[in-house]
Amino acid sequence: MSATPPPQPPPGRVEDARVARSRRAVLSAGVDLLVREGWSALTHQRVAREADVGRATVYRHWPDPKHLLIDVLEHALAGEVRTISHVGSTRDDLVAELTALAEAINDGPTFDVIVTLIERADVDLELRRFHERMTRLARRGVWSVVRSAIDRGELDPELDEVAAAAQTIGPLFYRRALVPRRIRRADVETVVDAFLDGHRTPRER
Amino acid sequence: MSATPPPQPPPGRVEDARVARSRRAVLSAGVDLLVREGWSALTHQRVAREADVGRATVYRHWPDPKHLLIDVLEHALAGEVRTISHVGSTRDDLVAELTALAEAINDGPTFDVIVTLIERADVDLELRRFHERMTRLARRGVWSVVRSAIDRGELDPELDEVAAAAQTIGPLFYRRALVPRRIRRADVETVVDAFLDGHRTPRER
DNA sequence: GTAGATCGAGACAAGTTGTCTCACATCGTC
DNA sequence: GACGATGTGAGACAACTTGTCTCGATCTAC
Repeated sequence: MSATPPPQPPPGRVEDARVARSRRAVLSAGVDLLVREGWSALTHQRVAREADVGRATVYRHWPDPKHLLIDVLEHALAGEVRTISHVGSTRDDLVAELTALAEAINDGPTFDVIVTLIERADVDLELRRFHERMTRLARRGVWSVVRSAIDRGELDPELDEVAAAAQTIGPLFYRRALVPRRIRRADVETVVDAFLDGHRTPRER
Repeated sequence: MSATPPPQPPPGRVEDARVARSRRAVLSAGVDLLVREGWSALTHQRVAREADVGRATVYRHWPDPKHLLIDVLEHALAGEVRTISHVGSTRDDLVAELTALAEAINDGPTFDVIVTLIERADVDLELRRFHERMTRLARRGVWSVVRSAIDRGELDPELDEVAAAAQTIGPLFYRRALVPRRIRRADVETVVDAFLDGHRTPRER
């Protein structure tokens, strides 16, 4: 999980309680800063002050600012990944998936993480890989519902994973990022209904 | 257009040619930097070096880093705003609108500007207003086509401007920002067809 | 041609970054 | 509970950045 080798928990031993405490304090403070001021505020100095931790300590654990950023982003996402159970109709399952996603985007630090990754992905290769890993994960839930629906003959078999995500997650993300406004339940339902109507199986175009 | 009062072109007189040259050099260099390294590279120092201009000159024209950023963003968008003529079917007009948008997002600095605005909008009020102004402008083209279609009875009158934009621009933006991949012509057509199929008038839901 | 403005270069203080060292507190183990 | 080992905070330090100023040289508009 950690992106920095230096203070690696020694192979066979338990992590020192002091190390754990410092890391936790720094990462939590980092997430707060990320949400309040954006990724550019994640300097060793700011984070150390915010976490009430020595500046040298932050440098010890994360000699490289980029890996500090990456670890903060990962920490911000920890616990935000939920698994949605699919039991109802295609519509209900899709609404459930997208509602969970919308809630994460509305309230937690998830949106700030995504935006940071988009902004830095074009500049840094390592962040780009992280970015792709995250969004692939986000697509998975939607795709499993859509694939089932395709298998059952409810949806156009031409649909691929990216297209399905683009037309469901895309509109929700647009609302949060470009309007910008919180995503409401009605927005999710509108998106799902339009998506399902737009991709019914026996297309008579 | 300029966001900085200090070196304002004197009310009744022409702008000094030296001033115009400096501003042009700095803003062009700024756009290059923005595309290559992101908004955080837009410091007075970096921009001055890049533009081959004295550091004091940059401070003279833009005492505040934020207004330097805003002017660079505006300069990056100058000339990117095109007006699309609507003459064909709803589908053709929508495809034309979204193709123009996709091209801007694919190639120019437009995408970097948008991403910068999204990232900073949550932090700075002035950039947030700029952001909203820009995206409202981007919605206009799509909405004029959709509104006409609604008036002609082709599309669901329940559609509003934000929903229409979310379900057309949203998926395209998703592809560029979250996949991330260039937007192809086929992507635009898929989005338009799904959108039109998903919002036909006499809905029998 | 000239008065007035902009320019680049550089000085300067204040702050930041990255690296060290050292005294001290805390840890896991015996 | 005492021990050696290790992480911690404070601070010193050089190199760099930021923001402000002043200066002489150059260019512009009239």
